[in-house]
Amino acid sequence: MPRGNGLGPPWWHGRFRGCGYKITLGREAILNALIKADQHLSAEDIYQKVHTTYPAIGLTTVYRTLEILVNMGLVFKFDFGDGRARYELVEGSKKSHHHHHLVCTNCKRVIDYTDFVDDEIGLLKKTEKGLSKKYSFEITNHVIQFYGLCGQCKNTK
Amino acid sequence: MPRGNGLGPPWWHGRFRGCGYKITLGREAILNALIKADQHLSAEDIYQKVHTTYPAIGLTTVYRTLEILVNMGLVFKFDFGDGRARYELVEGSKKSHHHHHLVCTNCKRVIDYTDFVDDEIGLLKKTEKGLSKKYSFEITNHVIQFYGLCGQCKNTK
DNA sequence: TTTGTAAATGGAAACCATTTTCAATAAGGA
DNA sequence: TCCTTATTGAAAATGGTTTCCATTTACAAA
Ligand SMILES: [Mn+2]
Ligand SMILES: [Mn+2]
Ligand SMILES: [Zn+2]
Ligand SMILES: [Zn+2]
Repeated sequence: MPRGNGLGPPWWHGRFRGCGYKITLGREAILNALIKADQHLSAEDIYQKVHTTYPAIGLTTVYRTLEILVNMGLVFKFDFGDGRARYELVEGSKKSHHHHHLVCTNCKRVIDYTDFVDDEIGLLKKTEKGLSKKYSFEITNHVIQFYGLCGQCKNTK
Repeated sequence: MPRGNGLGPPWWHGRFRGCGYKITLGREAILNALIKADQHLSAEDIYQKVHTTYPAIGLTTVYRTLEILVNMGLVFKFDFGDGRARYELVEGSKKSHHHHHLVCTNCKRVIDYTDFVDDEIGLLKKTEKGLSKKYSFEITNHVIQFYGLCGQCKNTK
């Protein structure tokens, strides 16, 4: 559950300053857009949303801020294969939990799912251990995505 | 094991014609580049290779042919996060088996691995069944990739 | 073999998400 | 309030991929 429900300063200010970054209106607005979002936003999506309440924002700043957030580990960056990156607040920053994605190759819809995630985590742990030993490869991240047709697109075909 | 070891026409000619495509020198050269390759090639990589034996080739044709091959299911298209797509002959077209990838985020090296693939397949089957039922999502493809530091880059840090 | 026709081709231009450049601005410690 | 330096936005650059279009080619039919 996020703190800062209208009372003190937003929960991420401390972490932001701790990394030596300044708090600016643009960054504030971008974070809020990500916090309010219930979907996976592109840089352009975020730019549009922020632009309505803070017209001075530049797309460049959106890209730069997102890069910082990704490097700080506050935001995930995804590639769903449509040529533009998508951004999503990391679990713990929101109500969300660890999840993976179903991507419809037809309508580009993306479904979050948490089913079987425990099983997946178990396998991943085991795999990571084995692979890091065999290839002395240090795994820091993983991607699991399913591609196919969503219910609606399946029926339309 | 691929057929056509110097005797009849290449194994993929039939499938190609079956889809209504014509056999051309360019397509022949591109397929051969993929067959001979032991790594994951970008469009530019393929263009360079083909260009040495068939200078008339155009990069455009490489892209067009790759798209056909991907749609026909003869070639996989991957995104390892470095801004350019990589292509790899599908299992069965070569000696290769079903495998997944370890991607070094530092040197961009990609390691094929088959370890734990059986376990993974088991989980995937289960997951696919559950997800297709719950979300009526028809899964046609999946991506499992691990990101991190390869042995060499780990030591250099 | 010759011919007809649609498919295929290459080069140049367009596309488009993202990055770089740079002069102006603003955050925040002193 | 003042100073320093990070941050910013606009415009230009970048670079992989796609589109355009006039020319060439594969190959089936004659
Ligand atoms: Mn998600
Ligand atoms: Mn591979
Ligand atoms: Zn769909
Ligand atoms: Zn490496």
